[in-house]
Amino acid sequence: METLRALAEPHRFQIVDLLLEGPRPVGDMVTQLGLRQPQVSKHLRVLSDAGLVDVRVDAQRRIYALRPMRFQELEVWLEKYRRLWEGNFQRLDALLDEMKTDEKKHGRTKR
Amino acid sequence: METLRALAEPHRFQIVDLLLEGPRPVGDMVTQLGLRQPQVSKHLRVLSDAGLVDVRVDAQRRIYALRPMRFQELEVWLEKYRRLWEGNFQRLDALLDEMKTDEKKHGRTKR
DNA sequence: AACGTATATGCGTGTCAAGGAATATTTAAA
DNA sequence: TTTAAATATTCCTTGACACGCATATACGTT
Repeated sequence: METLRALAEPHRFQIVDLLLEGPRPVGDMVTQLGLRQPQVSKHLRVLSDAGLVDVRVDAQRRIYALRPMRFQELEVWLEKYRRLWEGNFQRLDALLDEMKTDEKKHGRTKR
Repeated sequence: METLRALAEPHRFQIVDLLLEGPRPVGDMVTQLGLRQPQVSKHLRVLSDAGLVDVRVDAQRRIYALRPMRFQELEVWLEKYRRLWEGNFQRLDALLDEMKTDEKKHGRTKR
């Protein structure tokens, strides 16, 4: 998922977390994050290509803001994993275990 | 977040999605994904180091299974972003806009 | 003990992407 | 129309890492 690749970079992760507080021009992020301007612009480019942010032009400044969709998609994907901690999972573990020991004890028990 | 870095790699993403169907030995994944065994082992190492999976030894085989915690953490993080699509957000956008035009029109309106 | 099976690890290589510095681009202001 | 401010882009270098191949390790079987 391209979303993950974009978010995996620590600085981009920071940028996104910053933008959660609201839309911001590039310069703001530069000072807040202590990065160099070109680097921030590049990261924003990646985030933009990944559909995580969009830009609004305001004179010389570009105001970047988060775009919900990709985050929403991420949550949808993650929902599949919720059953991991909502019990009744990993029961298959024991199941596979039985199948294996069965084979060992009586050889090919199935079919 | 290390979790994201681990998941960002496409093959590891596939592996995790495979493990969602239940714990599996390495060989299974090798055939299912069409990757070479050493590569799968390496990816599993990364996933393991990231806390996303754990191993259970079964004779020569190693049964890998998903570990809930990191996914849970990911969801907690993602929850902060839910307000993005649950309305009443990006209102700050307009707010900043006003501040800016205010300054232009009358200069320093605040304080 | 020897061999086979399943998995892990080490090493060399190529690729890709992040950082740095310089420069281009855009728009406002004088 | 020159200058300044804000941001984007280009080129270069370097480090990380995914892959392939070979090999090591662990365990079971004969």
